[in-house]
Amino acid sequence: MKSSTTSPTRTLVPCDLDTLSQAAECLRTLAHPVRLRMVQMLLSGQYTVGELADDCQVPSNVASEHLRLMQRCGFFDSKRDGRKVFYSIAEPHLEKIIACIESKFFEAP
Amino acid sequence: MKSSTTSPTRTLVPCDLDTLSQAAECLRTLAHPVRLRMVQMLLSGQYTVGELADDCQVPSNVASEHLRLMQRCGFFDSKRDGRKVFYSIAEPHLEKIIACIESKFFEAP
DNA sequence: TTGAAATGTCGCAACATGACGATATATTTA
DNA sequence: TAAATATATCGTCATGTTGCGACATTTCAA
Repeated sequence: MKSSTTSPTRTLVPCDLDTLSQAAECLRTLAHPVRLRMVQMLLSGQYTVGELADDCQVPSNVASEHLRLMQRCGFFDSKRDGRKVFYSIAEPHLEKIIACIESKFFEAP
Repeated sequence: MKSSTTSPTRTLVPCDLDTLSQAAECLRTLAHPVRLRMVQMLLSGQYTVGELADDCQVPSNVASEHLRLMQRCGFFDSKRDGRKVFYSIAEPHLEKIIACIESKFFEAP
């Protein structure tokens, strides 16, 4: 029943719905312009909520909500220093994924 | 004002909101368990709507809608052969992106 | 201790998304 | 031509997401 007209370049990876849903959820978390920008920034060091908010041009409460989302799925860590809270990358795979995205969108063809 | 407490491992990539939004839109398109599975399958060859629908366990009209989304953002191509329509990968970057996702979700740590 | 600064949380309204049934279109076969 | 098969589209409804203002919390400094 399978239509292998062209030669497959890849073996078909086995998958269960749970794993696919987990992956989809992470991608959805990443799929927002402000959140993408936050990941880009944090890949170059740590920043406070205010700094991230300024760069992304959103109010700090909105930034805080985006940061919470990213933290909940394990992308970011945060540590408080006085009044300020510094966020940083917790998920090592983010670097490669962002590099893939940048190679498609942020570089000349 | 920038807090470079830790040494940056990366230069900060310049970005405009338009490009970020475009990237986010593509990620949103990818961020669905059924659509992820479709990409996985099509990376191993071409399949018809019915075959994709069966594998993903969704009705064919639902599969058709997902395929249309992926086609609209340039991920897939389609060609009709008789009554059947074969879909295939059109965006070459998909292979690397899916490989990144699989390395996080589909492989043992 | 009072107030200001930085961050976090809540409820709400606007909007987008996803799944479904019904229906439409294209193609082959009887 | 009529029926069957494969795919596509449409309207609708339930659900999820986003951004906002208001308010809460934590910390520092006057």
